Amino acid sequence: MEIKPTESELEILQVIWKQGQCTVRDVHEELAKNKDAGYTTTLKLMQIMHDKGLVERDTTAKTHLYKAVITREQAQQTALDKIISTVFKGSTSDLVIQALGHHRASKDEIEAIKNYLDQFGGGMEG
Amino acid sequence: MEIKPTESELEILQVIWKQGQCTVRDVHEELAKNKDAGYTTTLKLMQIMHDKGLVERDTTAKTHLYKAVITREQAQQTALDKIISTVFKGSTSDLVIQALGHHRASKDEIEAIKNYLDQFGGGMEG
DNA sequence: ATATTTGTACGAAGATATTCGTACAATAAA
DNA sequence: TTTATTGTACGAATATCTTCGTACAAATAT
Repeated sequence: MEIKPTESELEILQVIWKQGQCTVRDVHEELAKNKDAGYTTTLKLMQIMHDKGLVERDTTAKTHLYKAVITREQAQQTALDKIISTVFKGSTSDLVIQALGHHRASKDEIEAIKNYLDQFGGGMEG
Repeated sequence: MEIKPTESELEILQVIWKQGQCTVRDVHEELAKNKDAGYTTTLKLMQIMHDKGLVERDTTAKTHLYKAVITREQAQQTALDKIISTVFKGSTSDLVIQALGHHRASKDEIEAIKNYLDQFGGGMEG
């Protein structure tokens, strides 16, 4: 079955994805920049994530090292699947258009997307 | 502050958005097609949604009529904002590319998106 | 008129997620 | 060696979400 990270778990995964491998303290310091929760809160969450199989850890040394088991891409996909079905009536293009409309991608980003689209769609006027 | 509908609230909102105006029974019957929860569960949820200001209701008649206060577009936006920041590192184009890559939009959808992009991006080589 | 159905209100149990305190081991500093 | 620091484990309090039972009013059917 699909493992769906919670809100807090996702915050933690972000840090791990960015740094590759983390101690609880690494994660905690990073989170502390934006919110303030106690150290043991982060610890507990990461232990729970381990129980759930979201992260694995190396317990050789006293200070454990955590790695993500699910990739960012998997989490992205899960998140997309969910909102496409819950708020976008199953329509991917609705999502894309809404995303582009409100988040004003930069010109470069738009170019990147166009190039990407050309892979399947083929040039429209050439 | 932003009101963020929960999972179950979203299921209910979907029905209301589709039908425009609903009784609790309307919503319940619709939900019953996919899951089985008791009628009072749906009722309670809708009452809570009313407390939160997610829906408004006409209590003139015995059977109340519910309408959505937040639009589907607002919910879409909230959902997008959240996942873009939590799993897409703030990158809209990452989201778009991931969405298109895995959900294989149809040719028409791709055309629609390209046309849409042309609005801002302008021709890339003109 | 009485019984059944259909509806709202709402307390409370159950499930899940979040937060923290405390206990205790190992390392580092005095 | 004693004290302070840094770490894990884990129980338990909160908070939030979900589900349901029961009470009771209004409408409908018998």
